[in-house]
Amino acid sequence: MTNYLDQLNEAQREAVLQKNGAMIIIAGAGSGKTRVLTYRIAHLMKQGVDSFSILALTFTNKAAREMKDRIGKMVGHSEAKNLWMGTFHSVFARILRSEADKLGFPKNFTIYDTQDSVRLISAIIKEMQLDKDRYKPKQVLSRISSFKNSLITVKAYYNNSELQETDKMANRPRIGEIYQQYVDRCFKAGAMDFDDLLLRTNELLTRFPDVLAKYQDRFRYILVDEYQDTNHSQYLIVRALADKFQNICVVGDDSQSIYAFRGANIQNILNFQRDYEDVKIFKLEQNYRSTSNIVEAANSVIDKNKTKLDKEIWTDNSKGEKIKVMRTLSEGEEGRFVANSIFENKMNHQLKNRSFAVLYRTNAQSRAIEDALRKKDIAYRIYGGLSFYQRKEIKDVLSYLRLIVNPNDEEALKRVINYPARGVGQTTIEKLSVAANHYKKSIFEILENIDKVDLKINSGTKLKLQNFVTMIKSFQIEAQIKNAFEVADFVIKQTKIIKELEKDSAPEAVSKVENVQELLNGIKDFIDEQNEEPEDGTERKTDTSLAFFLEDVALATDLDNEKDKNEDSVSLMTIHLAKGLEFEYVYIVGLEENLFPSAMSMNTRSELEEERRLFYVALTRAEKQAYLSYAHSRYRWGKLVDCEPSRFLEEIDDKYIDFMTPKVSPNINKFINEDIFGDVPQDKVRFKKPVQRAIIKPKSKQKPKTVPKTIQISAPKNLKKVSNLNQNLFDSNITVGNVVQHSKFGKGEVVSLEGVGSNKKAEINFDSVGNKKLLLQFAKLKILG
DNA sequence: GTGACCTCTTTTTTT
DNA sequence: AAGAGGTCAC
Repeated sequence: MTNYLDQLNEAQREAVLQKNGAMIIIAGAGSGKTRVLTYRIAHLMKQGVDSFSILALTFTNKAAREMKDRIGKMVGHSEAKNLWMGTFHSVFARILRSEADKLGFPKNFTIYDTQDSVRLISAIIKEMQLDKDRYKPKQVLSRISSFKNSLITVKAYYNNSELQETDKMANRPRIGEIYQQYVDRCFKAGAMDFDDLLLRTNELLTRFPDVLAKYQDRFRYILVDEYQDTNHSQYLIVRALADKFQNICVVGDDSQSIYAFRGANIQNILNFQRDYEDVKIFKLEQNYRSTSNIVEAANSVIDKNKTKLDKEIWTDNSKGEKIKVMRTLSEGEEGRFVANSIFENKMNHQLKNRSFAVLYRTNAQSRAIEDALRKKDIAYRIYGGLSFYQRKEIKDVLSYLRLIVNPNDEEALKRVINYPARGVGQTTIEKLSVAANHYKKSIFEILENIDKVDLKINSGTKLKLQNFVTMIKSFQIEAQIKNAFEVADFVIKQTKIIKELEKDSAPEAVSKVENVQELLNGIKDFIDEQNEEPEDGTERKTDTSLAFFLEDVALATDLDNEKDKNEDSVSLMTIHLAKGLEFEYVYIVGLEENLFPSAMSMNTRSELEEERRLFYVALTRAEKQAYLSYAHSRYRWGKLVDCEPSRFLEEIDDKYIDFMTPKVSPNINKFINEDIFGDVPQDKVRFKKPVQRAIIKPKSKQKPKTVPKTIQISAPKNLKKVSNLNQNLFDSNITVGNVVQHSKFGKGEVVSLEGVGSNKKAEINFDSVGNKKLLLQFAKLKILG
């Protein structure tokens, strides 16, 4: 590929050729941004820049992997492997591990996920005997998270009377104490949460000038993708690292900034030119992705935003079809519309399932779509939602593994100290926790010295605790000689977790056992991947340790768990997750006030503008055709709620839109006409507010509590995702009698099938291991015949 | 200390 | 609608 520069338009080529200095690439949707980044890095390497000295920070690990792969094809994989490429979180987790001792952390520190953090904060709130209705753990965490992302340490918090005043006004005067406790407990546990990975990196680079110098010297060329979604903490890391050579290239699109809720600061991209000297600006304004109808419609929407950089997105592509808007009576009907339309388009245009995506604002909306697709026998895959690794049975096993790597990991310990039940109850755990706080030790350290401290724990319980410690220590010894898979297998057998799960006669329990099996398979795969990496003679340490696996799990995103490339299914995901992706046909569902834009985001202009950018992102995912739909009523919180069309529908210039006439049965039509709209023609009526009928809402929730803006805490973290159904691949192609290939068990024949959707299981008679029941969504099966 | 049952809350988006 | 947490009896 020597002529790669010829494959670029002028603006793209200039951006690739600009070697040194600070530069910003404003890359409109579909403007070939990834290509520019890829070629730019490859070009740097061709000009002799050492691959070890290039750092590229991406938004997902998947993006990093793909880019690395493409660069590898241009300059050779062995060279491409040396590139530092990944998300902020994974790159700096790696660096923090090697420098951890400087910060007083163990090398094998644990990474707490959101659930761990919430549990810890709940525990602290309880211990402090605070009212948990006033101090809602998720809100408290969200507040602490925003402190961390703005680099406000506990000390800085106490030096900032304004922040304290804010919390006092919000009736939460003791936030500071909780924050302090939380930081202390994480430290004692040898744990960092997601925000710490960035905050502690900043600490490392500020407190240790020699460390900063080392990494400044190493990373001579820095590239940051999706710069519009960086938070202050990330911004400072980049600035510190780039300070010496100032070879910094940031890429982004302010119109696609959609992560303010987790601290992203759009000012980072808006102000980039002020941060560095002599900043070169490149604008990629030609859209190669979408029809001109879609591009112009999207432009007409985003024009309503006030804060944005000056740019003009245009395209040479043909006009294409207008955007189709569909109104339905219920979410069920909306789902059927989507499924039918996909079915028709597949037939009419000879398309694969993978040409379609259904995008929604909230994960809970997937349910109705799934039902409809399943009825039409259209294969789909859900991205996001409750991930595999967050399921209880999986987290329990992982907690044992975490304890092996880091026995001070308090959240892991509390999960499994009495699971499977071994007679250690809440009172005992509380006693231990009190002692741990008192002696400033971890619970595990207290357990190790249980004879030396007087805890008023009776001797029977004491014995049980000692046995637990002995067991964990024996696991640690195993871990020194065995690989991660063998250790996990050993742990599961020793703890009898499978037996415990089998005791439960509930139907879901069966899949739990299989999930644990599948986790084991996953670990096996992980090790295999690690081992096969140095295929071309590159020297690379094969780190198959548990710690490495656990880090991978903690930082994996939902898009990262990529299944078969050739998988042919319709993609279902939130709009957030869809950023950066493209599909020929895109269905954006649930365009209703209070849903999209979200009820939580209509209080301020900036929140509303972010929702609008989200809508812009959604629209610009479509290559050929976009469908928008909304329903008149929808179940929320188990109750039927009336809806009105989203304001965003009005914001698209009419000339880009085609209103579809709903195909509904006569009696439903009658209902629509008489009950809601009278006799007004349908297309004139679309934005008329529905007659106010008795809207059923719990009284206390009539409106989101209007907290004064100053004390607003950013959106609460979402811990409990609704459906644990239908997570991954739903494969409807397999039938009884098929011969299939499994990655672990080899060849086998399908004996029987049961269940539907994500619970669909196949009993397979394998040549190697005999009969096994596998969940289709996890078993990677190839149909051989 | 355990387990069955009941009540309450939850839905914005994610590394 | 469903999961988490609390309460109560054993």
